[in-house]
Formats: sequence, C-alpha cells, structure tokens
Amino acid sequence: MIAIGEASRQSGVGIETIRYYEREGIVPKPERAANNRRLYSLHDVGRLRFLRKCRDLGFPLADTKTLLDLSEGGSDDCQPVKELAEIHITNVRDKIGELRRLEAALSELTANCDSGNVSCPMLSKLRTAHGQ
Amino acid sequence: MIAIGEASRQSGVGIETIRYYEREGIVPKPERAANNRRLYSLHDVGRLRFLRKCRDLGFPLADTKTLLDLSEGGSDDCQPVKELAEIHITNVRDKIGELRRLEAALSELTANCDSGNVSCPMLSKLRTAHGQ
DNA sequence: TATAACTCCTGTAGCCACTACAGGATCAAG
DNA sequence: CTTGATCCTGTAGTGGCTACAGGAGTTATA
Repeated sequence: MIAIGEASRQSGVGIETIRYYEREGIVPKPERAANNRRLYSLHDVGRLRFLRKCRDLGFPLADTKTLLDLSEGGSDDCQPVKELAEIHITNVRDKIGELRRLEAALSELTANCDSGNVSCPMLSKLRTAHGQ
Repeated sequence: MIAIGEASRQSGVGIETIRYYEREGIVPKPERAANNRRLYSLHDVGRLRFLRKCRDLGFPLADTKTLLDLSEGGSDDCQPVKELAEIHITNVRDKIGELRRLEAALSELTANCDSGNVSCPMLSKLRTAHGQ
C-alpha cells in the first residue's frame, strides 16, 4: 500500500485531482492508515491510470466514470462503450470543423494587417455592421 | 436610447451577458432611466456587436477587451492587434492539432469495437499498463 | 380599472474539471 | 531536535457565461 503522492506519481493523476475524484465519487474512498493518510493499492493505481487515459482522450468526467464502471463491471460489453466513443468522436470532429472555420476567418481578417499599417483593417472590419 | 432587451436583440449579446460585461468592466456603465433601467445608445450597441464578433472569433474576453480599447483608442495601430491575432491563431492551430491526434487515437481504439463483441478491445486497451 | 404578460432590477449559485491556496499535523533523515 | 517533505481538511478561484429567485415596474387587453 502506498501514499497518495506515490499513487499520483505512478498514475500520472495529480494529488489534488485524486482527492477531487474521491470527493466526486469517481473513485471509492481508499483505506486510511492509523495516521489518517490515504492508502492505495496497485488496483487503485490501475484505476487512476484508466481514468487518466480516458481524460487524455478527452472524454468528459461523467463518461470517464461510466467507462470505468463498465470496465470494472465484468461484462465487457462493447455496445455502450462504442456508443460513448462515437458520440465523443463526433463532438471532436465538430470542434475541429469549428476551429478550422475560426482559423480561416482569422487568417482573412489579419491578411492585410501589416505592422506599418496606420489604419488597421482588422479593427475596421470588426467595427462594420456586417456579419449580423 | 433603448432598453437592455432591445440592445441584446440588436447586438446578439445576451441580456445576462451584457450585465456580466458591465460588472467585469468590459463595457462602461450605461445611463439609467428614471426607473433605474439601463439605457443604451447606438454607439453602445456597436460596442456590443464588436465584442460579440471578437468572441465569435474565439478571442479570450481579456483580449476582446484589449481589442475594444484599441478600436476606441483612436490610433488604430495595427501592431498590437496583429500580435494578439497571431497568438490566438497559433493557439487555434495547436488545438486543431491536438483534436486531430485525439480523433486518430479514438478511431484506432474503437476500430475493432463491434456491437457483437463480448470482450471490448477498447476497454482492454485502456486497462493496459502502456501509454505511461 | 383590473389583470395578465412582459420586461427589467439585484444578487447569488451553477457549470466543468480541476488548481491553488491557508493553516495545520505528521513523518523521515541528519 | 530541527529541517523539509508529505499529508490532512476546507475553501476559493479559474473562464465566460447561464440560470435562477424574488421583486418591481411597464404595456396590452378585457
């Protein structure tokens, strides 16, 4: 059994984040030593690593919790996992599209923005009544 | 002079958001009618529209405030505008790259995730010790 | 004139997923 | 015995809104 700092190091999840996950009920309350310090098992560390990977993949915390429950549920049924992942990947693609539109709009706005320019074309475009 | 609801309609900025901008000092406190209701001029509406365009372009609110100040400052110097925009466009591109990596990782993870699968390959990959 | 429906006011809390303290207790090493 | 690392609880802050609650005033209709 290891302390929270070591569990943090081994899992890549920050100490404060581990405590936050505990408060939020994402992970079960760990054992406590006689001095009231949290004690984590290898299994607990594995769980934290699992959570970190889900979060790194951009899953919302609630989905991450669901995935963890599915993973520990034993059945390992693909169906609900697939659904969550597909919704998420759709969201990711939507965001990419949105950001690409942003990038294009910004490029266009700053196209004639030279350092030597006195009247800034970007500001004047932002001031016009167009674009709703 | 118009009320806040009309200013909201004309600018596309929500009523609560307008009041929030006022609290945060993004826009100056407007005139008040005898009944304590806020009164906005055409100039005020133009300012709100400017803010909305900046926000739609994804600029952080603080940058948006800076752009507004530059726009109203009179000098219309391109230099600081260009700098803000370039930092922002870099951030946007970074985010696009990050999301593309996410998309690829998710696609790979779910590649063999069929509805008929009993042991979910995505869950088992998330459980492995790899990937730090 | 009554009343309903609308708009406005202030102030506060919630969203997401942490992150950063403050203020204190305990522990290990020299 | 001191120093420094680690741990504890509890609270507040981040960004940029958004959603109330609870009340006051305004406008339109019966």
